[in-house]
Amino acid sequence: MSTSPRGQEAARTTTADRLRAFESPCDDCAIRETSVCEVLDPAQLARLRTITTVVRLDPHSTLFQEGEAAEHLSNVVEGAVKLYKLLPDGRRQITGFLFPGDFLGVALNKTYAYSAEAITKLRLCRFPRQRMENLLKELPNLEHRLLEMAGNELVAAQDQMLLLGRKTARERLASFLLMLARRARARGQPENPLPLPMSRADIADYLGLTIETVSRTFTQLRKDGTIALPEQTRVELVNRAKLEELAEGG
Amino acid sequence: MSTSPRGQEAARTTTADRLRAFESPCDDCAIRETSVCEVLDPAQLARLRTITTVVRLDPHSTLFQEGEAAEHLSNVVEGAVKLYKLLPDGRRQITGFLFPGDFLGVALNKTYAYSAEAITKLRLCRFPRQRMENLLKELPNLEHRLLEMAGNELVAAQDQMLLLGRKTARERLASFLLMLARRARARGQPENPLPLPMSRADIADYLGLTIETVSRTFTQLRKDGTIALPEQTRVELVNRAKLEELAEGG
DNA sequence: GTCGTGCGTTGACCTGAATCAACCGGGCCG
DNA sequence: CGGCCCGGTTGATTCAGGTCAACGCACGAC
Repeated sequence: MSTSPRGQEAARTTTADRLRAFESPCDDCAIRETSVCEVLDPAQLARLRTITTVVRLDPHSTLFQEGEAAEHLSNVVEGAVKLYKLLPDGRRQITGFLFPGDFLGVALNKTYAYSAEAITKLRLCRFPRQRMENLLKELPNLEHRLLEMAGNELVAAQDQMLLLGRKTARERLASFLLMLARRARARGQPENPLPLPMSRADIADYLGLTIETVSRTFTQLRKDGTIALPEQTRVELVNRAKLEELAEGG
Repeated sequence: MSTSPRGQEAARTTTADRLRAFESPCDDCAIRETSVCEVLDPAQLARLRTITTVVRLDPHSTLFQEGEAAEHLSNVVEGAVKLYKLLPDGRRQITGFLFPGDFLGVALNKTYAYSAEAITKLRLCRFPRQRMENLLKELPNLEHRLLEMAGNELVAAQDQMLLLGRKTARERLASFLLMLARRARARGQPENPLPLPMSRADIADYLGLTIETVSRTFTQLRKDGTIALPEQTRVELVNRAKLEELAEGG
């Protein structure tokens, strides 16, 4: 809830970063096939690489804050990010979580509409926004891909509005777990048991609930036999049909 | 809340429609300067016009329903539209309202992610999705404009998540009125007193509240002297500073 | 080891908004 | 003209989830 200290300065780019980008070319990038990059041919990828900086960040470091001029766009390579908006009195709404392959900044706005913070250790490919926009003029397939990704984000945003406006706590948590599982599967990661890299507070602020309600609802689903919680940061989806039913308002 | 009867069949395109598109060319279109079309030069506009059908719909007619194959994209020329998602048990979340100049379907998805219904009498410019997508390949500035509009929609969606997840009823209503006023001004329409073309039920389903709570909150703001309600379908923003403060969580 | 700290859970109680119900007024139809 | 229907308002009551408070446990510092 409170402002987090910057674990690492996100804006600075060292020569070492640039070298790293050079050292580890996209060829053996784990997320190439699921990220923006998938539509680029080798020559185009090389073009993109010329404006790319690989950035590593520690957990809790702030990538940027709502309202700042949008200097960079990023592609998440490894780790998890949360995006959030704050009200002046500190109330917080997390508007999204990003995982490997997700793109940060499809909107291409001039200022950031939300703050972004690393949840885990992070590896990003970062692009200066202006240079990226110039590049888009030459690579229409890249622009097309961004539009496609923006469309997917819009669909997800509408689902989230339905969740926040009309679902009960149980339904919210069920929807959340299934969404995480679906996304883990999409990037070929273990989905059951499902890792929960974010804290209960993050889950609460994403679902429009309090920490206590999230905790109680986890307990309730566990007692139901719908899920199991071998550890705090891992859920086993025991009865997935039940979860699906709950998520759709059953 | 219940399924509305189709006031008029939306999918059928008559020769008269096509003629109308021809008769009333874009030159004297009131919304040309604020819609997608603003980026097109006359030759490009002519290209777009070849795939355009002007459609008129009655209030309450369904444009399409969530899950259907997305056959068309539309540009709202006149009137108001609501977009919504339903849960199987009938709970409804309105995800957006569209007014003249707004574009329906920036996401370019293959199936509609929500249902759309006319609130008032409606005039639309409608484009077959597939032909539009082909055209985008030739008109990169049009595609760029769509990406820009998608970005704006994403920002609005994130604001709405903050509203639904974290604001009180008063704050929601204040935010809603200011949003409508801002948009009315942006298209050069009267913003004070502000017309409310949608019903209390629509407002409730947009704000994640019940009809009763919306009504009570209107009354409360009226008794406060923050707004006045000369008619049910019109609000006067008496104390706009107070509204702004409320909307930001004051 | 033990102390402190941060995160999560649980319990008791409270409250903002939902629910249930009555009512009001305008428009439409017979 | 009267009756009815529909949208909106208002009142009484309920309840899901919030708030406040205690506690447990893992982990790191020393």
